[in-house]
Amino acid sequence: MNSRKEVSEAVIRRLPKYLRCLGELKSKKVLRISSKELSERMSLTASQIRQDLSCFGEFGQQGYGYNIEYLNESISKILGTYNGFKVIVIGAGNMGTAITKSDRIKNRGFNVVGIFDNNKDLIGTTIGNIKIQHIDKVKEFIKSNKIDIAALTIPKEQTEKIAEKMVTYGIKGLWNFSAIELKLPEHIAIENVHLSDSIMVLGYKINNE
Amino acid sequence: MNSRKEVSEAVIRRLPKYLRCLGELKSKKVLRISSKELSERMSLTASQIRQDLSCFGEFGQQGYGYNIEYLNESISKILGTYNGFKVIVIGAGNMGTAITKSDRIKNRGFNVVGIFDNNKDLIGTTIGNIKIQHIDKVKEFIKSNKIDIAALTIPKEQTEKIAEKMVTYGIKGLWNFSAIELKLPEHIAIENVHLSDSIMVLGYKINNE
DNA sequence: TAGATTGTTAATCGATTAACAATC
DNA sequence: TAGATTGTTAATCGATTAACAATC
Repeated sequence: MNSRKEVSEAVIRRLPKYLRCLGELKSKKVLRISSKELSERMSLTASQIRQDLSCFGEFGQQGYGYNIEYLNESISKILGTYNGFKVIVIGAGNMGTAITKSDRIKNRGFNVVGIFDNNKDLIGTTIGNIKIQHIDKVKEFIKSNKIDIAALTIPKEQTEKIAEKMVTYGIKGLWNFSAIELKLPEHIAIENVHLSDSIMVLGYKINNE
Repeated sequence: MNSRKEVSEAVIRRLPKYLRCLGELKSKKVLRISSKELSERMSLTASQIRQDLSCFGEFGQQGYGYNIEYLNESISKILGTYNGFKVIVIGAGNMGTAITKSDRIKNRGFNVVGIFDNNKDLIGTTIGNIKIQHIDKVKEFIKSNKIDIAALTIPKEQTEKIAEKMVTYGIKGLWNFSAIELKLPEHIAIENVHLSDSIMVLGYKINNE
């Protein structure tokens, strides 16, 4: 959509945080906010907020600030929450189940519409109201349902191979929960959630702060 | 331990990635590697690797490179994987279960030794071989078992209150899975895993790359 | 209109990259 | 010893912060 100058990763990763803050304000029926006020709530600088937002357009008004409803909508759009992205989960373990059941993810507009596993005992059982299907069915399912995203919650040994298959089946983005770096064609979006990396960073922080 | 100059967050977050790469090399029985080779494997610059490592000490040798075993050990230490950190999980849902069962996390030296919930139906049942206890027991448990880390996998409405309690009970670090920013005393280490933020970043990438 | 606050340009700060003397 | 490669200092690049004219 907006491909002005290439927005930095740091800016992108702040957008969901803005969204959370704006959501709170909205629920408190606050109508407008200045970059200054917002910066205090979020422990950022006002300058950074204005700079960040200006990557995507002009959302404020001099002398007034930002309309919360409008800014919330705008950032939501940028993050694709109105795209109706369809998600499948590969791997019906605890992580796959957690994602499938997550209201939070659903509320942000990412809809889990299929779950796949290779364990025959699980096939046909349901998570939420979604039936677990055999992984052999995934190719057909992706094509006929125009799936956008695959969440990979499978053992790391299998992840690379499955990821490559997903690409050939036409998936646009991979949400990877295995502790490996996927090397895939440029046009495939990848987002990693490396829990073991995360807890080690916590370990570092405990020792050093 | 090593509190030289204050190492930047970016450097810290690369450490687990180094560790993963070194682990692979180790399993391939490779004994040594130069920053150049390592940089190619990891899609970084050799300069950055040397700069990163130099924040923590001198691990290499001119003309030789880095001993993989030694570097692996050194980074592991920096990340606290030898500290025998004890972890409790608050919330025995799917996320809590996933963490508890994770071999990866255990292999990195973070030991889940207790799980707590407020759902009476769950009390006494086990995950792995750990009994779920009522949350009323958590204070006593933390003190008598010298727990370091609490993983918070509970609904976001309850997270702030529980987090504050954890602090008073003497927890050193919080691994927070709720989509809120915790404001706690400086000396408490916090690491957030915001899955909904993560999938929105993926949504952005799909639209823009 | 006067005050407030934006979007943007310029200045600063920090992180990454390049270069190289030290040394294994 | 000669070649390789480190750790570190200097240069560059990018991100954050400050300043301010534009304008609601």
